[in-house]
Amino acid sequence: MKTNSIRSIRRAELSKAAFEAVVLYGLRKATLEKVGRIAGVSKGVVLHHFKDKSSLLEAVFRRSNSVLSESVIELYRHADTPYERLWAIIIANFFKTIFNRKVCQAWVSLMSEVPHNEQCQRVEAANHTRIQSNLRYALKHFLNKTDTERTALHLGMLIDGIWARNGLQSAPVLSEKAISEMEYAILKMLPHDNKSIANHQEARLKIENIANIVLGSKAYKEKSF
Amino acid sequence: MKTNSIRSIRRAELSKAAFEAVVLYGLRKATLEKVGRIAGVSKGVVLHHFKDKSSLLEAVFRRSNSVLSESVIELYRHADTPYERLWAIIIANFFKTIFNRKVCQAWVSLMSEVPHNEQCQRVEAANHTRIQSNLRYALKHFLNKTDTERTALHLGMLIDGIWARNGLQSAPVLSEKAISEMEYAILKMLPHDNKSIANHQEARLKIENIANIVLGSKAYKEKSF
DNA sequence: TCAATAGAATTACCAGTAGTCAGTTTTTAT
DNA sequence: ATAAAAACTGACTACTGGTAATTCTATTGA
Repeated sequence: MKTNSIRSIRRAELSKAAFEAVVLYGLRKATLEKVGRIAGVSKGVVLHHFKDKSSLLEAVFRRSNSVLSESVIELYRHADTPYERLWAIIIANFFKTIFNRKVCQAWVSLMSEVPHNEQCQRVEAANHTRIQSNLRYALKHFLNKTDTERTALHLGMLIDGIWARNGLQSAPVLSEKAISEMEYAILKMLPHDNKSIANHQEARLKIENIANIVLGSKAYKEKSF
Repeated sequence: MKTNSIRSIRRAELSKAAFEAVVLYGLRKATLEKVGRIAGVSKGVVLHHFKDKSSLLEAVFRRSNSVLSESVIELYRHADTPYERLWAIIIANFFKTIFNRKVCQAWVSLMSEVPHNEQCQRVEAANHTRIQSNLRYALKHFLNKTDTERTALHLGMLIDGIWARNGLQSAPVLSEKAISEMEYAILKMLPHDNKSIANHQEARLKIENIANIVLGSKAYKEKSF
């Protein structure tokens, strides 16, 4: 349907504009009129496509989560070994085009919508489940069942923690710093001998190269923030 | 001055009420009138004591940080060994009276104020520095300088991550679960033999007992949330 | 003791802000 | 071509943050 498509295009434009407004003004001061102004339409249009501000923010939240998760999926597709899968998750989460202060600030702002917005809670729950499942699948080749479970949770929270830090702190966290932080954690959590460390480094380099090509591509960037 | 003291009492009451409002309605819907109603006064009074909403939220943010940090300080006072200091930090951060879903939800909500509120940024920076310093001081007996640095950051982000999870997730995170998560991390990060594990368990028990007495006391609770 | 005064609280008010609704234009399907 | 449906507009309401003028209350100093 064309009508349906127009609607979904508008909704996409508007949630992008709303994200922009949150970046610029923060959640509390991102008004519907500012969102409209950024999108080049009147406030009324915003409310024509979203029943209220909460549902607009839900769309923004959903969108930013999917931008991130799509980059994970994209890299995951090219990962052939458990090490590569692990690195795909990490590199995708901290790739330069995505992991920057502005985006992290907006992410932190949007977090605050979750506790009192049931839809956001569902999105967040689904997202968390997916990341955990990805991590478990990558980790289970190295660890027993309970350790896999704990380590997946641990690494997941570390990813969130680094994102939060980058949003809260005045000095930005560099992409390389974040990745090296994750690497340090992995080395501590996973059993390792010389051979596995070599595999691990090799996997990292491979995924980094793929990331530069795939996530750095023009086609990908325009889907991004 | 009595007048000054009245003012500071009012400010404390009002920021407590504002915290309550954020718990009940979320940041976006915690209006000044609701804050006033909770405190049993009119909206005007709120603005008489705080120049605007941002500075009210700053006070709320400052207050919730200090409630938490005071419990750390309180336990820290009773810690005599590095292990005990480490446990003091962990137990204080996840003690039952403080670490519950409502408080964590409010904490997550308040986070979103940070990126666009310079004062909150300063409070958050100071807070982060303090926690890092506590952690470093506890860890430096087990690790070399660079490992101390990394591990302190790592554990700090893990604490934040668990708090965030408890605020975002619909099912609450239990205090014991959070603490056992931290314990697992510590066991992975710190070098350990049988003797150190024994010390470590002993330290944990001691601090837990002290926490039940000190943080569980009536005098302490009324200072709390 | 009691006027002066500073600060606490209330009130009326203003400029936005979310959200509704009735009505108009544009698009789509037949 | 035209009827139906969807996109859009603008005016309106109720509420919110913030200001300012006003009233109330308590201390203080002569």
